[in-house]
Amino acid sequence: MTPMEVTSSTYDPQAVEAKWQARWAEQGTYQIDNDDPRPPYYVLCMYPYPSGPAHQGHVRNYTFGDLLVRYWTMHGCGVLSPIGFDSFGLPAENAAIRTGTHPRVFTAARIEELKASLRGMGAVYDWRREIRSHDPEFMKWNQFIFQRFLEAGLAYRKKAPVNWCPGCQTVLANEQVLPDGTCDRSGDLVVKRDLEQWFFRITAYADELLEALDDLQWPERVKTMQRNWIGRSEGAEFELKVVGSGDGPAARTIRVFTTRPDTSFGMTFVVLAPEHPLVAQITTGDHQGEVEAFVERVRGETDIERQSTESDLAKRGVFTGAYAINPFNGASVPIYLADYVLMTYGTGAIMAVPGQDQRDWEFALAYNLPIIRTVQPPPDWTGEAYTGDGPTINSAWLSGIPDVRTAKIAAIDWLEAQGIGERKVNYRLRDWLVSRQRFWGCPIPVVYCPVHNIVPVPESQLPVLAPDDVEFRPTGESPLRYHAGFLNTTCPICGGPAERETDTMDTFVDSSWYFLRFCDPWEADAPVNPDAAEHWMPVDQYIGGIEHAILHLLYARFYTRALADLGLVPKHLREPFKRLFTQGMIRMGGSKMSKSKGNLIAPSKYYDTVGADSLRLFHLFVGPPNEDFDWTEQTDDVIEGCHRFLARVWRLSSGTADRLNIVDRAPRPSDVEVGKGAHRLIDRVTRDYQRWSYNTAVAAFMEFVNQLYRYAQTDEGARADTLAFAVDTLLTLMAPMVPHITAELWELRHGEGSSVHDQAWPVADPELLKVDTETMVVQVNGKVRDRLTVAADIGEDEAVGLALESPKVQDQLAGRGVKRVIARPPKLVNVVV
RNA sequence: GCCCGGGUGGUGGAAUGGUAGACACGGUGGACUCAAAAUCCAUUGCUCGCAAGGGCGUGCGGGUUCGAAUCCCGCCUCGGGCACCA
Repeated sequence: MTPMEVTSSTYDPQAVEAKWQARWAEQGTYQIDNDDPRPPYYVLCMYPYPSGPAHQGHVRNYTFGDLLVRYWTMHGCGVLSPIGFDSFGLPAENAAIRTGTHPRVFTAARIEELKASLRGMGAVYDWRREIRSHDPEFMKWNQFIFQRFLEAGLAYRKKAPVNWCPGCQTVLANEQVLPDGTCDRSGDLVVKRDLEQWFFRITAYADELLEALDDLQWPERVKTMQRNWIGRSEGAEFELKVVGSGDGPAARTIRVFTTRPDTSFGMTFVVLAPEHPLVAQITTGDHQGEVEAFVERVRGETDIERQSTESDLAKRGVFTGAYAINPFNGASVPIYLADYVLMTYGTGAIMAVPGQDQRDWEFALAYNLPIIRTVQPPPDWTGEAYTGDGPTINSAWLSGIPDVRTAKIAAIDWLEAQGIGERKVNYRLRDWLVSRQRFWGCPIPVVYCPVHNIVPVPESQLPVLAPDDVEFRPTGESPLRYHAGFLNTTCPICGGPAERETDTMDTFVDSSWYFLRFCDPWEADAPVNPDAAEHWMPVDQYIGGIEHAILHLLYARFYTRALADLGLVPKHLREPFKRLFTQGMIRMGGSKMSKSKGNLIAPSKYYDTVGADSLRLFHLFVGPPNEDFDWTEQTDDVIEGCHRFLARVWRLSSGTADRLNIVDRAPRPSDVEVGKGAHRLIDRVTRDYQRWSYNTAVAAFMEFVNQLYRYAQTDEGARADTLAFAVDTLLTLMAPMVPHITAELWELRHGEGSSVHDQAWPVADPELLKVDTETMVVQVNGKVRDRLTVAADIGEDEAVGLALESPKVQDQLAGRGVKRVIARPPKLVNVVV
């Protein structure tokens, strides 16, 4: 069949898109079974929080995902393409407080809206595998995993400060606290409250999580952010005796952590965190009042006040009256307290070396303490503390070592030999606080028995579900707290009266393993079917926003390792996401497009006019997918342009374009050229797909279509078979990007039952990629002076000869001798004079 | 302060040491039309010139190279991450 014989009305995106969306859904085209014989490929977009209809960020994200599902299917893979909804979270609960609607009802409505707009963009999924975080089945396994963590010591409970917003009367997640320490909703200053909280011991995996980053095919930017977050620092920990606290084992000692043990001879004071347990014991009588007042004041400060660099250093510390002995030189140094020393990092105590640390320098100036340099600064040094490399000085036996690295090793060796210290690695990473004082989350499945303390709810009683008859009030505590029927229970061990935990888990817990459940969401006996995980995991391509670079992506890596170590997924599965792609944000008026900012542009507007394919094409064409995009007044024009292009493809492929001159004949040079053009297109576009350069692939399609129009509208005309091949190649290559229009045109050209999405990805014939002639650039001293058309296999001598004969080159050479000629045939000759 | 990215026409962006500005949007001129829309064609970095043809151009200043948007050094600037972490 040639395009000439196809008749079709004009491009009607709504009709075409409705038809194919219905067909993919009815035929389950992209459902996949776990025993599918094709090579497995797992494509996953971060499952969305259901906030209502999709916004442009979703469209962009799910366009990339859908494109890959279709692309890998055409490469002969059995592609797993699941989707679900991150359906727990604060907005649904706030809506409940506002309107009285149950979060489940509210959420269900939002999910339906989001589903409809995802279907409307033509994204295909195995909907049988859909997971929603609030599904009782998913909650059951979520709670099951919590209890395995509890058994393994990976979940534990301790008192910790949480973020409390006085305006909202509620506890906030860290993510909801803005960098300036205010609530992202009310703008109130967030304060700390001490509460008993559940934690996951992610720090047990700190080292592994850090080291394994090196081998991941992730954006460097994301890896760097995770490295910063984990924050490994190497150094030494050692003890200092407190002066006057006796000798031998009875002596009080202070342990300090330092990354610069080589500078220990320069220690002129010691600083403890105000919360340090030794404070009360070492403070001398004459300083007691001052110290107690200081500790009391710091306790009342918010984190923001405490970590502010603005405030006056002279008010941030206090002398305890006590002294410690520097083990390196036996010197007595005063012990201070300062609010900037944190009990949560290292040992909560530091040795201060003002000569090599700027903050210590400033503190020393404020309190009139001595400064000793132990590293020789360069001769031109004019700064204060010197943190660079150099030879050790003023350090007795450690003096004269030429560099810091060697000096550190010598210092640590000495500490270890003395038995008072050792090499030590510290991390900035803290354990993951998972308790949330919220209703719309997964309940933490434990009860508190006066006799047996913390008792896990038996597996047979899982999932622990929240009751529906609760009252939503802005009290800052979960409504579960006031529901006697839920709160009061019996101890699973002794049967005596007990109370349930009323906190729920952070919603990041749900997203830490949902991708494992997708492998076999029907598994009834375990959270994850190990065989299915073996088959599909790790995710071959994960796609999502850069905003999840740290939290979600770090938690998911921790979970995968923990589940592997607990035997719940295959032992060797350490990393969940083999390749990660982080798409850029869509901004409008300088800020991220989001519902809360009220600057959403709904995709449905475009579905109803230019169609989903045009909108998808726009998102692919507008720029590199990893870069941010600014949505402006001009954006609609670009979307319109994408639609014009698709309409042009329609008219060409359906044979309805004006002035088409299609003939039957033996191939002529113009036909051969178009045939080669199709092969060059295959080559170029395939490479673009592989390097995520969709904007240049779309440009290649546009160029090719322009070429085909010129070819088919001349008097010489287009050879029917050649044009048919060119158009079919074009439709095949475009299919992953614009699935509806290509499917429709393919069916129009090849008859009912033939699908472009079932075609194998075309392969370019290397013979046909060769060209006969090239444009050779002739430069004089690196400046372009002429362009010559030469044979592609031109030799160096001939190329140089042609270049020197060029009149334009001759003009430039006038009177000047040629010093040298660089020839890179057939592309370039550079004449140096 | 430390660590990552960026900076190219009026606009979005191409160009992985070798023709700067592909492709598109917008603009200008034209064809078709009673007219408009749609469609099609031409043109469009800046600048000097009637033209032919020059000159200048990838944030700024240096360097490496026959040749630099691309590599190196030093700045400026925008965006992001971490930030009293010892």
